[in-house]
Amino acid sequence: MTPRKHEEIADSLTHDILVGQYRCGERLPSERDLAVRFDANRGAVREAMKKLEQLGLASIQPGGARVAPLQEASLDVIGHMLALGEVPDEDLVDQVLQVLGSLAALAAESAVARASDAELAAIRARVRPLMQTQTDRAAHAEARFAMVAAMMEASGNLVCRLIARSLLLQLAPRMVPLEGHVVVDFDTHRDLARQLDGALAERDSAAVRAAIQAMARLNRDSARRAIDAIRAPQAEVYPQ
Amino acid sequence: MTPRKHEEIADSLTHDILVGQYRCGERLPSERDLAVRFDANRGAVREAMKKLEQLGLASIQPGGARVAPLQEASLDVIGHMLALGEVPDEDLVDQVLQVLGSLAALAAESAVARASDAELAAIRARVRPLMQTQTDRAAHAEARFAMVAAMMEASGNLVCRLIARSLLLQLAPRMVPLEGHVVVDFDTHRDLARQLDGALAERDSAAVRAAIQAMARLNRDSARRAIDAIRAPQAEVYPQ
DNA sequence: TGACCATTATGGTCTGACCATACCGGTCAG
DNA sequence: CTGACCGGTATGGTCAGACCATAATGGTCA
Repeated sequence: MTPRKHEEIADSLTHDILVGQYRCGERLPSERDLAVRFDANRGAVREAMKKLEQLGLASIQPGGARVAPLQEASLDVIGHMLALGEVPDEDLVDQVLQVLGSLAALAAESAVARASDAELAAIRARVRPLMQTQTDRAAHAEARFAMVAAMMEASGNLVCRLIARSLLLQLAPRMVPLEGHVVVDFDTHRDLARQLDGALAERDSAAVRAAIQAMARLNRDSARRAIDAIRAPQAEVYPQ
Repeated sequence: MTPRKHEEIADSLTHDILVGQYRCGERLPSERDLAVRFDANRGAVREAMKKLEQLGLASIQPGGARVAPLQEASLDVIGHMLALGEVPDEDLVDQVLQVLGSLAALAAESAVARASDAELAAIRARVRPLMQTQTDRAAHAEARFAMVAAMMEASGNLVCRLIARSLLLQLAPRMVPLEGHVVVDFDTHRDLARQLDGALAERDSAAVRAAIQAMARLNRDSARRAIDAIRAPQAEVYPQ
């Protein structure tokens, strides 16, 4: 037996809450009852409940734990929501990518405003690989990530970095199974990279934002198409 | 004695880490040592360490817990960082307000794109109070908050809402002591609100973004001036 | 000097108990 | 019959102590 009993319990309860097994405001079973149901000691159940409260999915109070409204949850629930199905929900993925795009644009603007010439040159060095025609999806994605990471760092905005990191850590593992279905428009990316490079060179804040947001838009469309593509064959298994 | 021993321990350790008492990568004392130092049960220390790991400030592994780099922390550390001094760090506050502004702009754009006419009317109803000349800071702040909340809700972007909520919950309590020093430019806010209302009426995404970002800019400047104002007298205590 | 291994220390888990309090029932006065 | 009151019970919160698997440590030996 794996010693992660509390993880099993927490995952089970998290799943039940997210799929609506327990309604918002409803009372969860007592720790002792859950201990019996999961054949675990109360300490394990307690750790699981702590995890639920940390996720903001439940509020524990003397007298009983209750399911909290999803809008009051922690940002970390996104990862669990993305993991609900074999394929992540495309609307939720789109929301995450929208936010990441906005934060990247913000970071880029801040970087343009704050960065020294040397730092700006370092960022442009991360843009350069994207300015050339590529064909390797993985390498291209890696280059894009490195570019955004460099701008986030140069922005000096810790809040921005923490959010972006958290979202990426939650999103990345759910996008892995989609890799085979992602189609990247290398040419458009290349053109945007060149626009971005020029905008960085001139410290043109508006142009930088425009280029970053256009890139984010590409990513969003690409992700949505990939999810559609992986969903379609599954639907065709039962055509009637 | 209050039964929140683990909170006391967690707060103490969090403070020590954030002020650099323990360097990044350094090993924290063992749970048993900390239990002796804080005159507490090991379970209490353990809960505190769990909290530290949840905050991303420490990584607990068999063999010992180590201080994690701040860039890998959870978004929730922002609240603790803001609480380090009597007056929150103005650069960090500015970063939070920058991100909140970006998210508000994103939410507004999404709302304009998605909302039904009725929903849009509901948002404009929240803008209306800001279009009239006001003098009550608290009421004005409340109206601004309600407007942003309405747009966040209409955006349908859960990720955006969760982040904004988390940041506001962490920032709000630290801004309370500054309230007396905040000077709000009611007239400019009124003009921007009118621009925003017109942009919403025409579903002009770019104009909506511009108005929201201008409002966010006002908020940032206002917060920075308030912090400067509350810091200045403190500095003058020792003029030499 | 270096690799190997036994000792030690550490986090992870489990058991059981006690406490303060919220919840729920019956009881009794009005 | 209705209401407030009060006790029992269940719940979460905490504490204490023990055992286990494993990483860190230091000595030993080739």
